[in-house]
Amino acid sequence: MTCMGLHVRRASRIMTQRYDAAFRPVGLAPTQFTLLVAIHLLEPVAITQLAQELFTDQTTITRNIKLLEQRGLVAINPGEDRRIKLASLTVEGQALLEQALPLWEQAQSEVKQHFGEEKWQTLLSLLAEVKTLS
Amino acid sequence: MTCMGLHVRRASRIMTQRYDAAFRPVGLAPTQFTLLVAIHLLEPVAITQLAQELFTDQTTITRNIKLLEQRGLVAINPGEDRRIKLASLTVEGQALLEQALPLWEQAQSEVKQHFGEEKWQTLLSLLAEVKTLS
DNA sequence: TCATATAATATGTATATACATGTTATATGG
DNA sequence: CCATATAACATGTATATACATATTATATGA
Repeated sequence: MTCMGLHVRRASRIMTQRYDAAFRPVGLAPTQFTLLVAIHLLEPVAITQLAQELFTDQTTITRNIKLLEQRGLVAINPGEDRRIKLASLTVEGQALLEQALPLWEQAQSEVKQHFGEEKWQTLLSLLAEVKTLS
Repeated sequence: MTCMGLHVRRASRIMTQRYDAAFRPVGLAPTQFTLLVAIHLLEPVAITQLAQELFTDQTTITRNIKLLEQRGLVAINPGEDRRIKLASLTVEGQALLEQALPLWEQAQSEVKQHFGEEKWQTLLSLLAEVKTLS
């Protein structure tokens, strides 16, 4: 079968497991790492904006962020517009992110080496282009 | 951020939504469609074999297949080795699969057209190569 | 043959995901 | 200015996913 849906979902599962194993020492799932990085880059950032940046449903962000908040990694504060909730990293969140970054780099470089520079770049850019579907 | 994990997960989400919309008329999720096709091609097939073919955890297959069984689309029978459960399509499962196939082809051809033949093939083969990571 | 190892599947638990819908706060038209 | 529309976020519900572990049946070695 050459179903693109199957191929990309399967690749996602495999890749997710790979990164997941890398992050195990700090107890983060790949999704959580991504969310921490995104908050770090954009803070203070509203839930809706995170959803847009990550191409994820708003309700998914609400729930994923709640886990990080409960672990004390992320702080949520109301915006001036009181419908808005602004997320930022706590000191603990920053510390954990710094611990996680070398783990990410290690995993990333292993996968990169597996593919080789050219295929790696091609795959990245084609995956980025999938965004134009939505 | 050029994290491969993020890129492939995001692409997976977007692609999944695309196919999901296509299958809505027959009430199938993309994963369920894939499972029906795999069973159709391999029947009668054991849960472990399905897990291997689809690069999915055995416990995930057990649960996903249960939903299809409850809907009467898949029949489960014990193998000679009575640890083994063999899955095959019911008549209803075959009928639904036949309804779903044109929907899949339509979605598939739209996505293909979006990318163009060359990028499509490249993306498929690079995603297939991800399997060699595991 | 019987104790033990192994293989196939199931269950407990937890996260990720999205759709439909609800709630609350701001914006807007008359 | 108020009724209503809209925007931001939350909740209910359901599927997908995997790890750790349990259960049960077969295989294997002494």
